[in-house]
Amino acid sequence: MKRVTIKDVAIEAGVSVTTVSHVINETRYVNPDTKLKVQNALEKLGYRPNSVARSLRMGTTKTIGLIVPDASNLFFAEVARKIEDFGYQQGYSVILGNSDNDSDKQTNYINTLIAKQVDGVIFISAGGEVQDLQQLLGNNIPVVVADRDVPLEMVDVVLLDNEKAGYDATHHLLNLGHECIACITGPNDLSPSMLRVEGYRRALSERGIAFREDLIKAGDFRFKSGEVAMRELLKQSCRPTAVFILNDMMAIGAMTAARKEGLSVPYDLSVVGFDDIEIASAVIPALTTIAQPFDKLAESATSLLIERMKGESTQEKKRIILDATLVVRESTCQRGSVDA
Amino acid sequence: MKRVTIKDVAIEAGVSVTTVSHVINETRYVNPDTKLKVQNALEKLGYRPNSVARSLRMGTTKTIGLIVPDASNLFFAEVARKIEDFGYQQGYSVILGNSDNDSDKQTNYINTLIAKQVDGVIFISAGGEVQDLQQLLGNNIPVVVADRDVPLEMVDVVLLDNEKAGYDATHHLLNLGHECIACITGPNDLSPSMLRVEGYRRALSERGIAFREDLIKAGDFRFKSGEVAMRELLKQSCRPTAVFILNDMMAIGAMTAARKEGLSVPYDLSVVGFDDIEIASAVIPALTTIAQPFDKLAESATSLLIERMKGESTQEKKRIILDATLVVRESTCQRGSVDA
DNA sequence: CTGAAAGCGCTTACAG
DNA sequence: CTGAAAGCGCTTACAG
Repeated sequence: MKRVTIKDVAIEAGVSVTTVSHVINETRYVNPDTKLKVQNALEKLGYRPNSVARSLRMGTTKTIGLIVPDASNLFFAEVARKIEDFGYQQGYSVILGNSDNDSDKQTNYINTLIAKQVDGVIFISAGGEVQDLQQLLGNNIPVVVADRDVPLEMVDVVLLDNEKAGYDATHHLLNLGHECIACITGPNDLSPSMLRVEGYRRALSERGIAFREDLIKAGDFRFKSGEVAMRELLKQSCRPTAVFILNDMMAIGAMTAARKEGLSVPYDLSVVGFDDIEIASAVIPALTTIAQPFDKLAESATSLLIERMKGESTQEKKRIILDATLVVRESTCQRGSVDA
Repeated sequence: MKRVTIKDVAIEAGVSVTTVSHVINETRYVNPDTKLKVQNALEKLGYRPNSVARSLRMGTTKTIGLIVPDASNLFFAEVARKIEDFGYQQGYSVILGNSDNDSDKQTNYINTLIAKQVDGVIFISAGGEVQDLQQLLGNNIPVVVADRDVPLEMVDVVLLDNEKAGYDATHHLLNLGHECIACITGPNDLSPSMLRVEGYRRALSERGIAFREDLIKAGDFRFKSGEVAMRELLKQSCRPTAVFILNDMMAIGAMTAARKEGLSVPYDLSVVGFDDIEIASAVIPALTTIAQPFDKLAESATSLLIERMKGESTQEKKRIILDATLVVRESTCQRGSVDA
């Protein structure tokens, strides 16, 4: 059972491969009778195009590479899924790679993507390594960096306004009368984490509240680390009355820890999360959080990349900064409120 | 800045492309001096292999297609991620497609995968459609069906023993003295859901407990639907004292609903979930659940597929059935127990 | 020990 | 209105 090629179709239809190609792609006028013959042959033989051959010839694969740190993290899963969606709508397939926050693995993936001649790459950094991006750029492969900034000028980026989001979250807590506000961060080398903390500091300093190192604990964006960090915070002599946590998974972990210590959220402890993953609204108490515009992030990144791949856009690089929005639910309340 | 090809390297090194190809792939002996010249040229020009050309020539793309219903569902995200992992270890890239439980989209993806000449496909069905698989098979592309069974004989499958898992979950509840046990299912046309319910029925009937239609509610595996289903169940005249819920997300939703109704889990209501996603152990009370062997599922599917792609295995199709294990935590207790 | 050449399955500039 | 042929970048059977 050999593959049927355009040549087989040509023979069957009694025309040239040129003509077959043109009727398949509707790329030049073909006499209706001839066309019909070709279509019948196509049908009869069950012809299937071979994109590999097409790609080799055309120099384009209609494929984009997507590198994420870990697609089993709900945030990235959601983003990856949307990117896949938008790409699909535009006729692109996506090759997915999990870098596992491991820069060797990331380098490997990039090399594979270059070898496979992807038309473009959407890149969520595993941190540090900029050479990988330069490899891509050096091979004329457009790149859009999403979510995590990289120290590289000549690349398009789509980011959240993390500083502002951190400020907003903290501001909300300050407005509720809290003064001793802790913060559970992500890994310190990631730009989103750093910037959210900067926003937190700005909000505090605006109110003349001193920044306290002992109220900051770093997690790794996973559930467990939120639990652990919270437990440590609750050991402090001066217990915080509120905590800003840089993603929802850790926030849920932190709420669990608080409850285990006999604290009631929000009455003893107000909690603000980050991301607004589906479960945030469902947990008890429903989580006050900063909603990330997943869709917009994915869509902006994808359409920006597609623009670049088409070579339509100008030379200068774009920085798209998206806004997050505070969603107030039940996990925060006025300091000193009492359970009804 | 033109791409550098094997030909450029050959000229630079003063040898034939044949030789260059052989040193790159280490596929025949080359005189050390010649080899060195080639390696230097490779280095100097910054040669990068072009897999597309290689694929066309070799008839293999080192790429596998993965179709999942929805990669933003934590279960599939986890499985997809592991498959990607194992594939990577074996030198395969994965093209990911979300079928969205939409059979048209699924068909589209399959067509793309065929056109892109993937070496194999791992397929988690969006339900119903078998023609898609036949297309694949008809094009000599090996397929492994995972998680959800399909009504097709001649294909490899890797499944969970869902009937037994359903039985075990229910049996656990029966042993705790429960008799009025509800069940929140997934969509009725999915084999895992159906089979788990069958196990549930078998356990009941073994104890001589009649199956009651009104204790069964269908959800869609999402958080929200668990909440809704639970609310409905609690309206029943005879309230269930226990409920078996076919995935953890719905179980968490159901616990939320129960708590909103003023019920305490597990004292008023025992809950058993399914999947054992990370958050199951973290929720309060920690969820008793059926742990799926994600890793094994992904690994079995991937290695079975790789076997097939290598043409190593025999003609006869394999059915791999994996065991799930009950993990008892805090959401279930003896019927009639009272909070300490 | 090495090379010339065919061929994988397409698209497309050129010619008529 | 249509076709012959080159060429995309590789691998490899064949020959020496």
